Amino acid sequence: MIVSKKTNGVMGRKNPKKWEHRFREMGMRFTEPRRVILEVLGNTVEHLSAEEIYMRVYKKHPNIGLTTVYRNLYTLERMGIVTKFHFGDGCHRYELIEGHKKPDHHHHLVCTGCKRIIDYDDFMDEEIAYIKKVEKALSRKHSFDITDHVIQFYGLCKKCKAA
Amino acid sequence: MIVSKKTNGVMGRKNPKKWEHRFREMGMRFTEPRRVILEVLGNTVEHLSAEEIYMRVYKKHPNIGLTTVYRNLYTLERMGIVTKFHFGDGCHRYELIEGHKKPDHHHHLVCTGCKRIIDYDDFMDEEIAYIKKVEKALSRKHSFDITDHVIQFYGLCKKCKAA
DNA sequence: AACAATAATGATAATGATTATCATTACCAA
DNA sequence: TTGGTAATGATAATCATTATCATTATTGTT
Ligand SMILES: [Mn+2]
Ligand SMILES: [Mn+2]
Ligand SMILES: [Zn+2]
Ligand SMILES: [Zn+2]
Repeated sequence: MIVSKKTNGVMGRKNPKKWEHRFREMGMRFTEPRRVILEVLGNTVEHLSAEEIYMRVYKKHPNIGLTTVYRNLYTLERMGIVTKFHFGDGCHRYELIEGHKKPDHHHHLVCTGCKRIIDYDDFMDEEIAYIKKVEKALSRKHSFDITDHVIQFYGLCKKCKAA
Repeated sequence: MIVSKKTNGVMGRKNPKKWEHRFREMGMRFTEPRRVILEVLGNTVEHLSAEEIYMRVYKKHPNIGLTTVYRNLYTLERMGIVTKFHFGDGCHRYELIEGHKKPDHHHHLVCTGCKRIIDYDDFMDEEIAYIKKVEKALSRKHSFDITDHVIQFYGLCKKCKAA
């Protein structure tokens, strides 16, 4: 089963019924577990771990297994529908790339106290410009094909500062 | 055992004999395992995992245990001597903050093919300027105390592109 | 020097997240 | 229908990292 990355676009966004098409067009099936996992991811602003996704799935579909959640998160990742992050607590966290509840491309602010994660996409103009520049320079200098980046700021949120 | 972060400076750099002082001044002992771990970290440009560090330590000091390596990496991290990274393969990787073999403050270029990691510190001036700016804005907007950041570019290196 | 206090170690077992196996089920195409 | 394959779910296995705990090493003090 080979999955080509990035057939993205506006498709899928605000139109979850069309997820099905994404799967079908690559000869994959749009199963119940997949529908439900995407539903969970589409209805939160949080950055959930596999376990957390599983727990939410479990509430309405106790028959769906944790293994299936892991397996499909990996599938969704390869399809370019979901991204996986690591914020320094012991697990990976997943996020819909084109979710109604999320800014389209964004970076993260991570509280090392309460582990809360804030999406931000203001400053994006400068950021994008700057990143493009560095990417280009790095690509040339090291003959690297840059496809992605991670930018995270760590610190203490208001509450954690006080406490 | 409480360790305050950041007593950094030029100290220690190019002067490994002074690591001892760093420990002593906080009532800690500069033990053989610590000396050896720092030696390993000081003699490489790589970003080693705990296991890899342990293996190098093992060659000359087979009596030093993996547990001790983990424990001391944690200690060194809290002392601000070492930083821990996560590059997407399944483990944490460590790096001396003030190593002879490293640019002082730098960011990373990660090949998702061969997992090789390239340090870069050209563009650092711009990058720092940019980061300061974003940090300030984010700090204000979200009342966040930003203490650290992670900037990583992912892609394929020359070799992995070809293959 | 002998001693008590405690820092640090190392062997081992335990944990927690993720992955591999494999028999079973669901779906599609002929 | 029926055969072939995709996908699932229960279970066991892996791998990195931590927790325990008895032992050893170091330091400051009589
Ligand atoms: Mn996010
Ligand atoms: Mn580095
Ligand atoms: Zn917080
Ligand atoms: Zn490579």
